[in-house]
Amino acid sequence: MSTTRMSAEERRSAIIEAAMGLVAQRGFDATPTLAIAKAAGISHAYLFRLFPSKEDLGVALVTHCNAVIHQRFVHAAEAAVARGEEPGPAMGTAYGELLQERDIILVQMHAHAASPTHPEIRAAMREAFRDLVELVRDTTGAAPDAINAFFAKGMLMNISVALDLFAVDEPWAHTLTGISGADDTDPACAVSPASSGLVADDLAVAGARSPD
Amino acid sequence: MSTTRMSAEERRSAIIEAAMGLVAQRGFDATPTLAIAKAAGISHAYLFRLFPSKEDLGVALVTHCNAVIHQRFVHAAEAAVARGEEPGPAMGTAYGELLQERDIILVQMHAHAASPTHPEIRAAMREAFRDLVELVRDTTGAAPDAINAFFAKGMLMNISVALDLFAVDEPWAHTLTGISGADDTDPACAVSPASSGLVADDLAVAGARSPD
DNA sequence: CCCGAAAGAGAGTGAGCACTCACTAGAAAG
DNA sequence: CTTTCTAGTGAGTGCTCACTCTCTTTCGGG
Repeated sequence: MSTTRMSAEERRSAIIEAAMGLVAQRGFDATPTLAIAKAAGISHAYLFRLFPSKEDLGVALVTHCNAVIHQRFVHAAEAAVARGEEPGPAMGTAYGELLQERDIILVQMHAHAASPTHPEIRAAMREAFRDLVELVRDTTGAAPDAINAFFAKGMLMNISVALDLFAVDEPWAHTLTGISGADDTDPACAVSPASSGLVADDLAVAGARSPD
Repeated sequence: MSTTRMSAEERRSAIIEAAMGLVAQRGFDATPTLAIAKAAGISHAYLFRLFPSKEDLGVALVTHCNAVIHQRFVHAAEAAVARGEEPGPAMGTAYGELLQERDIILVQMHAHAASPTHPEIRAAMREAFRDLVELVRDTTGAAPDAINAFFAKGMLMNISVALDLFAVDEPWAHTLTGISGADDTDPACAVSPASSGLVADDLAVAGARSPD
């Protein structure tokens, strides 16, 4: 009957894990801490012992989110290099796969939108972008234009996830998701984001451009 | 002393105008209707006569937002054609200018993030994207890839606005905003979004590709 | 000049919010 | 066994929220 006892740090991780789903759905400001506590299986009071304020929880949340993304990129790049392949496309594919974890993408988008009002969240998001851009630049040696296009496509993919454009079988939606116009060939056209590995193309081309 | 009397329709517009700034800052779910009523200079009660529920207001808000963007694009394209120029770059420039109206951009971003939970908002955003993509396609005749890149860059610009990356004078930030690396040439480097008309380049090139 | 319709407001109401206080349970060191 | 430290909670507190009931003011038409 009693909840399994955990260390404070373990419990904090569990809370963040539980909060991800809720905040992804409703946004940070609109998600009640009571709901987060319930989802994490602890009392409301204890939540505030582990995170003294709601804002603290929010910062921990986006920090976790950013860490996951960064780690996936690093891992994808390292694995590609180990296989003797180029890291650029591998990171593109990694992001394509990341798109299927809606919670991470949506929390990220909420964090972007919340940045003007929450300076600490904005700072965290800036750091995340800096680390990611520098990671991509240093591992691929791609030119700024190519990196810009890479991230731009990533952001458009985020929006495609939020609006679930992959479920819309119309030309304009295909244009935005980057799915090649195979209109009538395949009736079951609900294409998954990972299959449209377009995100990688820019770096695949550009990575070769300035190998330094 | 008494508020000027308006027709219901005028008042609705005034409310939307007033709500834009607040919702842009705090997000829709986190913005109290009381604050909106106060900003609009009317009683809280009357707000709910004009918009029966908060969700109704939200839909009206994003609809207005989308209408403004669409109208700017149409106007820019028409003006360019009238001048004998290509409409693609003109629409790119128009979006660059739009970026300076932070409220519109931020409300749009909040709407994207809110889409999974608010089906009516999602529907409105999908419509907006459809209209915009088809407008760009029909006026420029650009290929899907180019249109995709155009919108992708636009979405990245949105995020640059939200995180205010234009105020960050570091290489990674320049890479994302699309500002050419003029690192040490100009010390006053706070470049405005409109000046980086990169958004247009894709369509400028692509518009010529399939003139049809 | 009157009357009906529409604009607009004062004063609530119950529900839900972030956050707190005083407390208990269990491990583990002395 | 006792002390002590940390995990964990039930029951609030004061405040804010979306929404409502009822009422007054102003305008245009006959």
